Amino acid sequence: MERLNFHVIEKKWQNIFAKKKLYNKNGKKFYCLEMFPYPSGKIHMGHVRNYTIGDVIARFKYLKGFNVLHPMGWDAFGLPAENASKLNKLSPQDWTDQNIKSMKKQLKLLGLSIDWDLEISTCDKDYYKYQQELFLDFYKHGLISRKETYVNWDPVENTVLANEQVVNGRGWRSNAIVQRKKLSQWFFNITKLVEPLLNDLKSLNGWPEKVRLMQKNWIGRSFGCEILFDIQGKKEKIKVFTTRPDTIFGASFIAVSSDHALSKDFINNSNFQKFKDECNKTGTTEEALANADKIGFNTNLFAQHPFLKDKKIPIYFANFVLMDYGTGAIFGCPAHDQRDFDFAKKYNLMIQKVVSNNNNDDLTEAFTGNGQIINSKFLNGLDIPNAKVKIIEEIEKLNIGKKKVFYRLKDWGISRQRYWGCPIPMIYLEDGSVVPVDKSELPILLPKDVDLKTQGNPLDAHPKWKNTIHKLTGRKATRETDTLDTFVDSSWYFLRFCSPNYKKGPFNEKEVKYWMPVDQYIGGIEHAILHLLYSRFFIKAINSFNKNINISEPFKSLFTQGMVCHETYKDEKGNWLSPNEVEKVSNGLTINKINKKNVIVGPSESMSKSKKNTIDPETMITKYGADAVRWFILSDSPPEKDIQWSDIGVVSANKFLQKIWNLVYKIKNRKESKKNDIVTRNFNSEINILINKINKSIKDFKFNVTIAHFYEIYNIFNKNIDKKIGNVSLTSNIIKIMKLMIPFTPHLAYECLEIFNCKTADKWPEIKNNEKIEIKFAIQVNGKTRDIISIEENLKEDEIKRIVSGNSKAHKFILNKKVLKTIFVKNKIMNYIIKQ
RNA sequence: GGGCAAGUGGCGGAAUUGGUAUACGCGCUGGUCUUAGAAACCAGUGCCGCAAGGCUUAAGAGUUCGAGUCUCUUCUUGCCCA
Repeated sequence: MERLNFHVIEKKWQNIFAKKKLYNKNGKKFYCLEMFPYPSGKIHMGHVRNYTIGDVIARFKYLKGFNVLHPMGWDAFGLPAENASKLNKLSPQDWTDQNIKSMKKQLKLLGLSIDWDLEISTCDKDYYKYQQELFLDFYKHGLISRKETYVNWDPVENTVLANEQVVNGRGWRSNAIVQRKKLSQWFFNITKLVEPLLNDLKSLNGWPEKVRLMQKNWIGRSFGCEILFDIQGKKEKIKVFTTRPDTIFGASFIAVSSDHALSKDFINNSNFQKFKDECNKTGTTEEALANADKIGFNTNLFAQHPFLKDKKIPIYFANFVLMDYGTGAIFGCPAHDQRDFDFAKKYNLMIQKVVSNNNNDDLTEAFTGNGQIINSKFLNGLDIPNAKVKIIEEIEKLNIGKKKVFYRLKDWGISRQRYWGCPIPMIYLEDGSVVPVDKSELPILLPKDVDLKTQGNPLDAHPKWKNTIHKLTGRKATRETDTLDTFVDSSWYFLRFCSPNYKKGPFNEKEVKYWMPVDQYIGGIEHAILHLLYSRFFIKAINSFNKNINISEPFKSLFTQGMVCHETYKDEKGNWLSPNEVEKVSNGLTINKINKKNVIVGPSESMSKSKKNTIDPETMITKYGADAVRWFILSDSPPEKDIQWSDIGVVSANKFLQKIWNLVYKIKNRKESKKNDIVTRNFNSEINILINKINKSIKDFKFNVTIAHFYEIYNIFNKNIDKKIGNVSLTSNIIKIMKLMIPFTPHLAYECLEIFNCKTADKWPEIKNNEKIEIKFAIQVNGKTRDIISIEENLKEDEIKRIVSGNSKAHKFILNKKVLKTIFVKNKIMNYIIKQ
């Protein structure tokens, strides 16, 4: 038996891969991109999965003759670098550089086909210089504005927190109660492009339906109208937004947010203040609002119904109406909205049905389905869509409101009070005016001599950096000390990859025109909304002022891979234990390796440092080889689903690759055998069927199925190697199989091809379909399979019938029975319908 | 609360999209080899049955010559909703 020394061959081929690129100058372009990593210092299994999938696609396309761009870079700005440098005295720059170096080394161990000449890092001045340039372009074209908004302010950290950094109303790190603070911030005007962002989703056929739907819901287009209601005894009116104006005749109350302008009359009312505090506890997510107890505060004011003269509608403050959604006021139609229904039940308000649900019973819950409008004067008899059109016409005619399209999507706040990010190229003059920095002054470099231990933003505490001169007028100025959200960095990196060393701007238009859009983008589902939406916005924004680009979407196809999971372990005190601290013992129990005590085995969850259920890829690669790790991570589950990491799985992957290695040697050293044409033909035919299946499963991203086919192929070789087949046939077939394995286990496959002295290793094998193929064919009687026969492909119905009546297990089921008819499906089934 | 998926052996999962259900792998059982174990190799492995055969894709109904796949009802699980 030949022992496979994967350490030797992997090192050998990685040196070759380092110089070898995937360019086929004459081929069609193919841009294969995986989401670039944050340089945390070590790769994790999620990276292994992501980049292995990408590598399979890139290598496959290359072997098929495409001109493949397969770059890699680093999403290198962000808070962890600042936190780390406070702990270990390394500057964020040095910490990041160090991490990049070690992660790059680890990635190379995987044998990826990356063109490292294209490497970029977002914290590199040569990258963020052009980001600042893009910022100025966006600013010039009205795509950036400065607005006051409420932010989550952490009073201990002295910084703004993102929503996901607020846990139960407290800062995730400081644990301080987060304050709502009004702050002036920079925004990308993403809402200016909301229509194309929504409409172009339809064209993204290569995206998972799920992601398109998530983006659509995030954008949240709703069409309805605004209606002005008179308030009795007051001059001001209430402007209400509704998506259901068709239910206006069922309105039985008006609910406004506790932040609504009306609240100023209640400022000194302590009961109202108590109510308002209660509202703030409710939370603002849709889920929280839907599930919360609906509570209200009666204003004792009444609004005039616009179409029913004698109908007066009570006005309440309510906890389920938010000021920053719509106009902060709604009219409640309890019969047809569940929240309104709950509210009406609580405060004994009228529940008037205006859409028929075809029965006369009292409603026990809101009816939100379609139906005929009733009890609504001129709307009666219409269905909902038509009633909507009609009522809006009437409202506009009376001049008490207008049709309105509302979006859930808000502008993108990009200011961060942090050091380790891209400086925003804007300055403030002494008169308070804000002006852009001149392009010739870029890049605005981050200063190196900062004190990260200061409270708040270190740039703000750095007068030498902060104070500057306005180049145009020579006047004194101060720099913007906020830096850009790191999502900005990742919104255009795929453009920079097309010409990473270009010095005249963010990208070389010619190169971008050639390579873009990304043909296949691969990454985690967690970026389904923000990163992908922001990148789409960037492309559309650039497109709006640079007519030379003419690309409307950045990513033609998207694949979102599942997470890598592992069981979790806890000791009796509830402390997490890592997989290498525990041991499975024979009686099915799991024990602590050190103290031999029982361990509580928790559910399998996505690998995370906090639960200590991570497996280190480098250890696995050293132990079992990169090819085995790649093979396992692709083999056990469909790529879009979560996968369970299993050490046994990698061990068996390694064993299988060893078997392949032995098979190759066996064939190489095989003594020539007598040839039997039928055996040879069947062997070739079985292999060819599987090669076709492999091609299909790769195209469908079903790599677990591809791998199952490789196992089948091995079994076929193993079954036939001692039979009467010529060495030529075995050799030519194993060479084909090794070529097919290149995308999956590149080191092993190239090594085997070298053993056979194959000169066409980089060409995907195409099979000729002119040989007759044996197939399995099912004989059914009344829909039940009674026999499976082997036949030549494309046999006709009467030929099958002859076989069945001659020599088939199915024959006895139709013997002496009246056959009413037969159903024949070529190459699949024949079904005899008989009288019972 | 709403939206979207999905439920197939002991486990991970296949099934050419309405045409052979349980491919392939793991695990398990038996065997060969070995002092023994590991490894390797061979055979078996959905359930009932000696067999012929019958049953089986969360549960129930429907459409069809034929349903894991389509339709309806119910149950369960997962994901998303700044």
